[in-house]
Amino acid sequence: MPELPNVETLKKYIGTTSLNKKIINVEIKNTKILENISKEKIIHRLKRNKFVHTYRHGKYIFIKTNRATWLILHFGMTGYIKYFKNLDDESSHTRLLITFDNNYHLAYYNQRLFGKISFTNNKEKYITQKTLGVDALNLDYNGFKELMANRRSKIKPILINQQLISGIGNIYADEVLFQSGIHPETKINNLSPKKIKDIYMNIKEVLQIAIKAKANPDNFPDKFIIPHRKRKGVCPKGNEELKTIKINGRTTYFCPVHQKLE
DNA sequence: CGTGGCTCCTGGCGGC
DNA sequence: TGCCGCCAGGAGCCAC
Repeated sequence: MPELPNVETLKKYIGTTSLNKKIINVEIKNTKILENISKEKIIHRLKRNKFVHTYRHGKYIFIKTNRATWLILHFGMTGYIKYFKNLDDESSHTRLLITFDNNYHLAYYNQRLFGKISFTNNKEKYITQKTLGVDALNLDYNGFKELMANRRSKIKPILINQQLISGIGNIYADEVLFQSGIHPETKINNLSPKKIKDIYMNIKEVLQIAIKAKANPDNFPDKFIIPHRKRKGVCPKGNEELKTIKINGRTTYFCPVHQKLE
């Protein structure tokens, strides 16, 4: 699930549901998702406090408490968030369950346990220690050109490298390259300045459109490849069947007609 | 630096 | 139907 548009949607969801409410209970249902913090400490730092602000960097959500510390949520492949009243709505994949004084709950689900829950007093320091690159929405054109300079790797692994640009994952990288008409295995040093600019513009456009659609592919424009990114999927610009290849172990969908390797 | 393999997990689905 | 292997929107680590 969670690449930048999904995470941004979850961030806004937390912002509209869970701020400025007293936390009366905190349950950690699986300690595997905890990163460098004990169950007891998380409970201690949250209970009887409130969330006051949300922030996102790449695929991470930071939730500030009234004690000026930040709860950090990372989602891995299968994480998401839900705010609800009836505990019957809770799933077996709940890893963190927060209860507010209005008796509503905020649950962090994560089926595959690849996500992480953490805490920090200093989010900038956390971002630095994780060596995360600039958030994709804050990336400027000159910065992007610098990232592309003197590189010889295939374009796709660079787009999903969180150390360089934070927020783009396997799915949205495919979308950006499809919109740019570029084969995902194209070597960066073979890309013209015009193509570099196309990629940059499409990063912005794809992410912004996806955020407006609340990261729900059902709401995506017809020209997007993401809704077709499945077995036997066809190119939205024509009707040719999409191809899949593995790039650094990640399944990559592309159109063999509109994304030719030059 | 770039690439590829392995690992952490759980669960759904295609294929036989 | 039953079972098995493969695959999944992430990412760290290691070897070459």
